[in-house]
Amino acid sequence: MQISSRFTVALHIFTCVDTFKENYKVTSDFLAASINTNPVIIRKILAKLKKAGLIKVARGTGGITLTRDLSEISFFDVYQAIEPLEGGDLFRFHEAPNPDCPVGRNIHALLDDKLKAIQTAMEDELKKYTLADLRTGMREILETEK
Amino acid sequence: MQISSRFTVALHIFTCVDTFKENYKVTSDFLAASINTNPVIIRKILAKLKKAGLIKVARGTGGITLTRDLSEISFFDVYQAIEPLEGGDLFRFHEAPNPDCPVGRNIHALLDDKLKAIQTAMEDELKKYTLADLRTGMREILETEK
DNA sequence: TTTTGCTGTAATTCAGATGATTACATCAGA
DNA sequence: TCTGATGTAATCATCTGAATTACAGCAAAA
Repeated sequence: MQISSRFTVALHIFTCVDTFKENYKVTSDFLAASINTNPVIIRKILAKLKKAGLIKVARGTGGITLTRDLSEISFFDVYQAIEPLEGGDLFRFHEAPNPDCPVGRNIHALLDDKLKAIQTAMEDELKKYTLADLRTGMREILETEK
Repeated sequence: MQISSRFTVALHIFTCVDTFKENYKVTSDFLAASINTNPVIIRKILAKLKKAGLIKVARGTGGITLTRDLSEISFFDVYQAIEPLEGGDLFRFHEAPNPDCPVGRNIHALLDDKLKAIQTAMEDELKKYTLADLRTGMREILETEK
């Protein structure tokens, strides 16, 4: 199964905030227009980012501010804020292997550490990128676009 | 979103086949009992593994045989056989970013390579494990169980 | 103080995926 | 020809993702 587009939407949001915060009032409607989705979807994602302590949202007046430096927020932070994995496990395990079968009662002992290693490899790569990379990357792109 | 339990079920199947093929007739009913699910679920997964060329299934009489050596089938091979990712992308992207927005029309250029790198990190780790690891691992566990 | 524009959130809807199950046609060997 | 398998269609319940409507609450400007 694919990872929900909420993650790329969140990265899109951060890029917009950084790119436009000087010249525009970045509201959920503004973001919804750039991302081409519904403002409520945006607000729900903003609520998760807020709950994770990555941003603050100004009630009433509108506007989004980060709580840390761009370089202090990694893709992994965003991913964790957005995707609440059940038990923190990327791989879903079949619920009830048969304990009366030698393989069934030991399949977790056999697989758990390997699945975890695979998940960790992905998460470690997620930690390599930060929102600062989004800023510099987008600025480069916009520069060459002129 | 979590990765479907079909993947761990498939690994469970391979472990059972290797562990029991000498002393039992390993049918979809047999496997369903060990995994504690429905035989039809098993057959559907077997069909995918067969289509991917990893196994052969004896019609009528029953029985599963691998087409290659255990060490020649990696977790990644199994994963690819089981999980048909749309376009091969682990991360789903929001469908229609606004091309009239500077960020919207460049968000793919900004993110695609990074998302791909993260996916590749996970896939490379999947390639590190093979069914041979399952054999040796399970044999060790069963040895200490005595 | 009232208006305006925004956020927060509940409720609904629709589509698609997952997993379980029944039913049955088909096949191969005893 | 029986028996025990696989192959597969069809159905169902449940869950999740994404979109949408509706409205209460808040803060600042008029």
